[in-house]
Amino acid sequence: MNNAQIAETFERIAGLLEMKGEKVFTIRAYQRAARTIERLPMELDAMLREEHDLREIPGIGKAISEKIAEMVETNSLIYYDRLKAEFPDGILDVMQIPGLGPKTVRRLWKELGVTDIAGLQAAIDDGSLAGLPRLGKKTAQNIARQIQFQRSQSKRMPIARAQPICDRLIESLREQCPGIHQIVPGGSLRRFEETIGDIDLVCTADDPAQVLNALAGMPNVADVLGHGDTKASVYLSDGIQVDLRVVHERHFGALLQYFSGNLQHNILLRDRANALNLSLNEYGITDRETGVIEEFADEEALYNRLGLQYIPPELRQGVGEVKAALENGIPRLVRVSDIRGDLHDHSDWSDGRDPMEAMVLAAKERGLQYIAMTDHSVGRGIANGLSVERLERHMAAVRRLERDIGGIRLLRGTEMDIRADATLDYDDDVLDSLDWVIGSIHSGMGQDAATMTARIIKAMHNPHVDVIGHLSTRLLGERQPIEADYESIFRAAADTGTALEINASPERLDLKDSHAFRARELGVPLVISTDAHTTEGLNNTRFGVGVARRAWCEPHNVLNTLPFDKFLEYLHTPKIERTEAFARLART
DNA sequence: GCCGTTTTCGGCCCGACTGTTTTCAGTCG
Repeated sequence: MNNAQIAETFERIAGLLEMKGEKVFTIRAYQRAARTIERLPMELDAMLREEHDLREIPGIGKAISEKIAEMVETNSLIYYDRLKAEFPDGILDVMQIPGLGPKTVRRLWKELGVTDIAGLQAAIDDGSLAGLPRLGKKTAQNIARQIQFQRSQSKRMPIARAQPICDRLIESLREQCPGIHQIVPGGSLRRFEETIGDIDLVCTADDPAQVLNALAGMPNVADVLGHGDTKASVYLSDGIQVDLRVVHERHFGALLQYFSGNLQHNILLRDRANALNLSLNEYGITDRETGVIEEFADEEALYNRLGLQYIPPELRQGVGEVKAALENGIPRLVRVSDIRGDLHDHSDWSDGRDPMEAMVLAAKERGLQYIAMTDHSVGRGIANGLSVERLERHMAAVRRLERDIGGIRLLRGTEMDIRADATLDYDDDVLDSLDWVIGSIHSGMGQDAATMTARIIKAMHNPHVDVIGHLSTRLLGERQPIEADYESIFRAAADTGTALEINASPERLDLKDSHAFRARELGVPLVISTDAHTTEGLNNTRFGVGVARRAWCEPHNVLNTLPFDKFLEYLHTPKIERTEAFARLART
């Protein structure tokens, strides 16, 4: 079983235990373990093979580590099977409906025989749900509404889709409410998660009610879920939930912190407050002895008051950042302004939209020192891939442009297919004439893990393949990642001196955060590239930087933060020595 | 179920909102 499946099992166990009425702390322990395992940078079965003690992972103790071992060994879990047998099959689906929690679902099951969504709908339709004590007509209506929404709603959306929606929302609220002081996104958007469940907005204003009313009254609001004195929740017509919280200016720091989460991070922070005999909430920090409330206009002061370094939102995942902040161990994360070059770019020579010249000028305009023109190799017939003859003309064109435009260095590159049989799309002598070679998987994505792993590692052993592009080949919400032994691939990357790309294209974000984290730990040089197919595509660097920041990357972990002369020095180093060379170059 | 520079037992984040209630339980984030 892989980490995702193990996490899913613990999540389901937690749900079933909730319905059983188990102690809330037991439930929370399973939920916490599930979240932790989801974000683990290394596969649990690999960790067990290498005899790691899983109990060193925060939130995993004796009972849960034993269950993990059982799942890895036997592909099943007796405890879970027994638990599952106590409940009807569809019951967890019923609990997924917003507004329905374990208590209510259990009652519906025991008292009305509701065991799935269809049964739930029937109980609403025949009025039996509304007839139960402490439930009523309004509750029945709300549940019916939620069932409808769940049917029409796509689940989490890629961050690149949420971002512009959020920007427009903020703009519109500002226009309507001049009394707004600050309004910024919180939640998963601010943490730069790859997908966003809902949009959280944090606001300070003279007249909170005005802002809340403005949101509730927007023309694209399909439904108001809640509307109180300080917060409102709505569904937009495209199925996205928006939560808005408005408080007084002096609470802004505490509120923004609270609303940026994630849940586990906030719990750890409040634990920390407790240890200092303080209490933390979204209004400030209360001294438990005196009852005096300290308020914070910005987040940094709040973290400092708890004896912690400021923790950037991308790191707030509840996986060791609070401990690190306590020990002054929060890294100086890489920023967009650290990126000196873009090493994966297409033009209309292959499947890009814009001419090479436009791409280079756009890169120069954005202040980049260098850019690699990496049009597709011949195997990508559908993408107008370059034959060897066209590649030669392509290289000459790159040379010419570099001379004509000036002020920016160009690399003669390729994004070359690693074919399904693990051979490469150009011969070695062709590759030898190029400055920068990306090896990418574009076909045979359904291969089994062993075949795929061997295929990628074989490409890494070629002395001319500088980097592997979009390793997992996933498309967010559209295409699953390839099956592979990622741990072995990361180690092979470090051993062979092959860099790994963080593809910043918003539909990819590949490597993903936890993979980038693990690759960084192993010293693999990481490259943040846009894979731009248009001049506007060059603006996507920030999405790749977001992934790198979530992976705790500092500038010296990212190859294309190097100035051009050092980057050339890297390229001139024999591949096998590059991992070490990079560590040296990046720190001097 | 996990965890410990005050603990191996006794704690475990905290407040807003809703609906159905006359004071609060359930759910959510």
